[in-house]
Amino acid sequence: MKLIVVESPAKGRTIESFLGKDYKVLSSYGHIRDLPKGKLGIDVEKNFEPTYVIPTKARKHVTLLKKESKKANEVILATDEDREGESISFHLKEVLGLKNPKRIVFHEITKSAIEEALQNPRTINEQLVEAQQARRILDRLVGYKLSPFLWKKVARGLSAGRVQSVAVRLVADREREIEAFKPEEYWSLEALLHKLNDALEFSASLVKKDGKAVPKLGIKSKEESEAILQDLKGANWQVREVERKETRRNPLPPFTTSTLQQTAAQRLHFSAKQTMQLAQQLYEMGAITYHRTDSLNLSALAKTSAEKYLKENYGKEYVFPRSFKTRSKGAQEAHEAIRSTSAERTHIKLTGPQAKLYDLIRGRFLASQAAPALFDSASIDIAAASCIFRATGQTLKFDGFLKVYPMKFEETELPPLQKQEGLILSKLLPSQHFTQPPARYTEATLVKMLEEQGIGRPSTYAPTLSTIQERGYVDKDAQRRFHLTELGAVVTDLLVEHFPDIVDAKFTAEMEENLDKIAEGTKEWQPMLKAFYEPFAETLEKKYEDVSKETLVVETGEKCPECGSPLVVRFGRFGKFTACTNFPKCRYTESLEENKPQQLGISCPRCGNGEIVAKRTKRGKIFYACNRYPECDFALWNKPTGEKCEKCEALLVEAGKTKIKCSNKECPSLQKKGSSSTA
DNA sequence: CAGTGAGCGAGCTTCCGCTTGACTT
Repeated sequence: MKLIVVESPAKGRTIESFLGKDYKVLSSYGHIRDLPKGKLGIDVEKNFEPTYVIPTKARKHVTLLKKESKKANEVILATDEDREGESISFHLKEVLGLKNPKRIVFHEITKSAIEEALQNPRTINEQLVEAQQARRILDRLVGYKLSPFLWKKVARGLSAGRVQSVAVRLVADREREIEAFKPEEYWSLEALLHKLNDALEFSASLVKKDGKAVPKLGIKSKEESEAILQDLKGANWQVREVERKETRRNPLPPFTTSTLQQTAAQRLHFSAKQTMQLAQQLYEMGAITYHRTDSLNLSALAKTSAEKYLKENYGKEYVFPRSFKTRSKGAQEAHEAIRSTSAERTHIKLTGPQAKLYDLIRGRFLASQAAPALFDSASIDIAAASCIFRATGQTLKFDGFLKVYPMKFEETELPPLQKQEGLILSKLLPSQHFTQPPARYTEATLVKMLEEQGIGRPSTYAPTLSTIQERGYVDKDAQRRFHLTELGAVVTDLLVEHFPDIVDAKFTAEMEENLDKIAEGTKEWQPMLKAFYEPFAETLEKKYEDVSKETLVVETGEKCPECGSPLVVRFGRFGKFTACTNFPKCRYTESLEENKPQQLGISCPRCGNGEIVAKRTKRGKIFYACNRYPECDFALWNKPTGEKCEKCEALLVEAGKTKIKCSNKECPSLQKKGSSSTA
């Protein structure tokens, strides 16, 4: 028996189905060894020697792998073809005590690709393993050295890292751009026109004045706009230029993790986490290819199946085979792009959300091999006095890929127009506009930005978004846009001021360059780490001394009502609060207005004297409690409606968006339904 | 399911990237 080890069990099952009884395929479930969680695990004095442990989660997989590898007469390591995959193979070799394991790689999961890979085994690439190790150690050093600094200087439980700190910084920078933004006034001018004996009105907008182009912000005030209107009084309107041509719109490439997360957010309002969970389910069913990828490659088999499907269902004019080059920085391309495993729609029963995501993935895959959409476009220049107006029209001529992957576009029809033709003006429409501040990041746009900058990997985009929210650095509003919190601002300012290099996208870019050199063999990993760590450790030591918690204190100009000493705003574990400078003699504090518990106007059912207020836990979760705490400890998770249960008199609370239930768990009204569950 | 800061000191928090379950609410 020959044992093949891959990273993912779903992949293992597929491969096993291609091979005969001689082969057994097992999965490592990702990395099997890592630095210990509870301590640094790196001897910085001894050439950065790492200590590796088998995490508890990996233990049972390792046990099985050990058992089966002993039985096997050959072990073949088939982990992904990238830094991390090579490292997994290396650790498998070490842990399983393999002498000369065969190492194979393939980019697509087809019978022929696997057979070919088995014919061409190689050995483990030690340099690639070293590059991974350098990456791992660097991230550990940054994360496990900077986080404790934040615990000391700001608040316990905080974290910093090469990826998450840059993500927060992007939000912080945007927040400042928005704060600093000053809207600018500008005007546009539109003309509604029609032909002499034709009621069809069309609009044209001002593009030139006195032979010069009018840019977007070219008209700055109402006065300027009115001067143009004056100029146009009684003018003759005449067609000056007619340009008609066919334009094409090409389909987008198939999905990668990043573009799938972005598109599912835009079209389906899924969070990155939801998208990945659904994609995982589809992957395990065999409905789609692997969902953590930065590759745009499609297997030859996949391409021909898409071509065949398009031809048979829509006709040969809908077929347009293409390949796509991966543009993203630092892409490792161990997998294919994300696509449906079949061009035909799957027969597997899918849940609503699964089906929506699946249809999106399949549509985009088919579209990538489909013909461009064709439009009849027209651009008409119209002269009036010293102005040129332009009307543009577009009508769909051939839908092409839009058949399988609909996209929004505007259609505007223009009447047939001839050069020199005179036109009649129905109306001039000047309108005032203001420039808009840059848009806040959403999950989708932040992931896009991270990918463009080469920060993070497909497997970490969604977890990174969760981390920066869990730490309380950023918040999401009702439109799912990110806002920087006070804490996020304080931590980012601190890091940017004292560790500017590390919270910069360039840090990752440089790291990647160095890792590539290590992988090529033109650089050694220990000197690379030393070059980073020595100055870093020195700075860190200095900053522990220099940076005082007091730098975060802000004067208020007010006096303490109890002892008359000045009051200051401090930054504590739970955000900002006002405190007396005479501490610890005077312990006077007050909450800032923005943090004050919000009253709901409902009296406390337990003590009768208190009022119910909305509060936040340490983790930031909202709950509803009596304002006389700690004398009265009445509290609820769900928001009370203010009404009382008919049967037991307890408060009714909201349960989900529209449902209402009784807050008393023993209330008879709940007993029938059994325990209520939330989706 | 709060009540923040100082300092004492024990014991704790934390990274990124690879992969899926296994807990209850």
